[in-house]
Amino acid sequence: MPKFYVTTSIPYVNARPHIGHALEFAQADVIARYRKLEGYETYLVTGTDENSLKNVLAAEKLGLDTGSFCERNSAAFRELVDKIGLSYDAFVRTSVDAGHGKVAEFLWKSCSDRGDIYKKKYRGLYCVGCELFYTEDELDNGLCPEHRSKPELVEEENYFFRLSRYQERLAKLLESGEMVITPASRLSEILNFINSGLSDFSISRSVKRSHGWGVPVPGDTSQIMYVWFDALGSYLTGAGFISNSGKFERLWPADMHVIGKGIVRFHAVYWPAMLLSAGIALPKSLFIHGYVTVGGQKMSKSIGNVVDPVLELDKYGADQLRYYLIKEISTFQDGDFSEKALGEVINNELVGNIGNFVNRTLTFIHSRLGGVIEEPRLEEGRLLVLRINGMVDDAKKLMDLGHLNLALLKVLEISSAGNKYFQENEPWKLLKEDDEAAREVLFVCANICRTLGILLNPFMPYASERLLGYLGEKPSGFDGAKKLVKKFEIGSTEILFDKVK
RNA sequence: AGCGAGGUAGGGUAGCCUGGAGUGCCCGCCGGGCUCAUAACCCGGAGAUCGGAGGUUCAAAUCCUUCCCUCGCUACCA
Repeated sequence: MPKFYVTTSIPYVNARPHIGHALEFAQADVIARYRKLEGYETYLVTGTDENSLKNVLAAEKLGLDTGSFCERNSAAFRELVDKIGLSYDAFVRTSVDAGHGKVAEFLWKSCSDRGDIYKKKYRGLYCVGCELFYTEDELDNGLCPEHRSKPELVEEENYFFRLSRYQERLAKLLESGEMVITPASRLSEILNFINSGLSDFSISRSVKRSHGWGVPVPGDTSQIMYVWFDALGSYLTGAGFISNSGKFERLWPADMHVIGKGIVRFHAVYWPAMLLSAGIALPKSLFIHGYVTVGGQKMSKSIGNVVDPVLELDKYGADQLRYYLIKEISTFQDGDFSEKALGEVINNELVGNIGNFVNRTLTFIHSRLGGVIEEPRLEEGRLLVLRINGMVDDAKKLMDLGHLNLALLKVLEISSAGNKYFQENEPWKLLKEDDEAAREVLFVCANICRTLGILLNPFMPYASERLLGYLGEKPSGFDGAKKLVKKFEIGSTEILFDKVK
């Protein structure tokens, strides 16, 4: 059985999850569930990035110790992934997972042994209030944007990674497709960046500046690892690196990292360079999504338009929110979220189109045909079946290309075709004159319901399970959705989606 | 400033790579039909100089040039 190891990025826990995190979880999960249906042994890793100075500062503000602050906020992310139905196999918490520090340490040592880590004096503009370094661009008239104070020029020794050494190899492996970047537009972006020249980057902070929070640099008690070796290493930790070599052998390299557009550089440049240095195989692909705007604006605390996905999940349901995020937001571009649009999509597409087709088909068979439908002689229905099968092929192709939104649109098209067929053939009338003809219509519709149940499985796993359960069927690969099942026994059923008032 | 992404009917989106009648989808609007179904569904219709201007071509939303507008990133944002 081929394997498919996919990761989400691990979010910082210095704030609560927002709807954008939900988008990434939904996308990663749809991909994982699809691969699983297609026969892959899938493994999905998510988690939280907790070893950052921001967390220390945020905790201090709230008068908490950093550990409990991380605990609390990590729990909020775990609540989100659980409620949205993310089918994760491991949830890595970088500040508490016993094996994680060892992974980061091993990665560091491997790069160090290769001669890619060195100590250098670092000079920067440091704001004492923020306890952060700023670049000149980030300053407002030379002042800290937060504290309106003049930052001091601070000099400190840090460890650096020799990224410059990997410029050519990185360009080559991205150009050759050894590491695939989807969508391709991001590839040119990254190649431009690489070809404009790579500088070595800082990979540690003094214990003092990091408040002692994080993974210590091996062999130097005065330094703490900065985010890179720590957070990116979580992809190795989740796969059992060091802690479970059998599992790691099986899972690594990662087949896909699902990430947002803001962290492409770190995943397409820093990360592969670190792995090249450490002699570890590279991930096979990056899947890069856009961001969610709310009411047409970027989410921000100052605007006060940050959407809490857990509230939406509680109010509307996991399938519903997943459907909205996948279909309404273009997979590789930015898209907008609004509760109004969510309600409209639920009523018009889930209730009105898919739910209605399933419901009218199943209740008709149950109440008018005694709940049993068997394969009749197929006349015109055969043509529709062929057309639907073509759409299944289309959906599969779109899934393989990563166009999740278009694939879901295709599924909706199948449901529409079913509704249209039902309406045009008027089985409620046929039943009075030609029982056999009515049965043909319902037989085809029941099979379309099964097709929908399978195709919807990655997107809306809960509704899919219920629908397939009504039909006495199980999820399968997309090709299996083209099969005609000869006989269905339909009992009493309930509606799949509730209308939003 | 550099790099990137977008600009397709009132709104949203697909199509663009691999040119072939503005082709499709969702919402909204207008009209009709139907009644199996969560008063839903089905059909029909109005509505677009495919951001502007050039160019290549028998043919351009699609390729090229240029300009305008919006957004993102520019070294720890999902």
